[in-house]
Amino acid sequence: MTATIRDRRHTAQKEAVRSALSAAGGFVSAGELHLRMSSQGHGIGLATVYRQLNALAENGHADTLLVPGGQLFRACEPGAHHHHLVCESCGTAVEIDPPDEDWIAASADRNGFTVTRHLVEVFGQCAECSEG
Amino acid sequence: MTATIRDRRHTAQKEAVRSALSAAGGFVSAGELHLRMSSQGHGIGLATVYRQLNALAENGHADTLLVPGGQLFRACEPGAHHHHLVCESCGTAVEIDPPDEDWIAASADRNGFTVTRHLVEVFGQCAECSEG
DNA sequence: ATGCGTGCAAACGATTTGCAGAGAA
DNA sequence: TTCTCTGCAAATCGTTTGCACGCAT
Repeated sequence: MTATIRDRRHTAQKEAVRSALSAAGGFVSAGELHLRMSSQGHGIGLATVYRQLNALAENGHADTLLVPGGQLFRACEPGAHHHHLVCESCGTAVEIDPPDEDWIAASADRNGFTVTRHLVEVFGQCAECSEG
Repeated sequence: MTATIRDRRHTAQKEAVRSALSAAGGFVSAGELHLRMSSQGHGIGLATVYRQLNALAENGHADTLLVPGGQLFRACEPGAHHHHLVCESCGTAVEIDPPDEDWIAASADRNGFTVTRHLVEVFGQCAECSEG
């Protein structure tokens, strides 16, 4: 039984998570976000961070990325297309232009697939991290 | 201390895992592979399945896909490019033609990124699953 | 007053690892 | 013989959930 948040009530924690996620700038894990919030005085529970993060992801206000070791979250605009350039060193993520969606559709057609979603992630080092 | 397999010794279990993975055809979880092997009489340990699967992935003989719920493995040729069309119903995966790699390089350049790897996964329903 | 969201701790499920024994080289 | 791989069980680790209480509505 998934105990998802119904998102009917406005709470301090919800705002705190939302703003902390935006402030993070890139992809962060739930645990790390909780850590940052805690060290800034917010006495929020880890479970609540998870619940709010999942709620944000469901509502389209955050997108997620699965990596070995867990799930990462990042603030985003609802409806945004999830194509990123992710820095493996600092976690910064940059939205990139829509790729050749026609190519995807064509490949799917050719194989008799009906596409429901697609994901493109490009990993590397951002300008700052590749210096020095 | 990661206790990775050094892959110096030829064992029955190694062969068993390799062939079971090939036989699976699509992406399978370690647990499911272990289950299939067990029900076919192979008395192999789950830990060994994990160890061999990870070894295969490291050597490039298997590629992996992270999904909510765990990691999936699939047999592949070393050096293969990891672009798939994955059926969300039956797990079948089809290799798709290389995408517009130039587009990726261009986007990266534009943002000052150095690309180390990229990942493209397209999810949907395969022909069989979308019928009836 | 009503009942949703929170916090804590316990529960979970996937994956990893310590250790002693089996088997390949 | 020597040293790697296996198997089992226990340990990890990220994440989810049960429950009682506080607070938004």
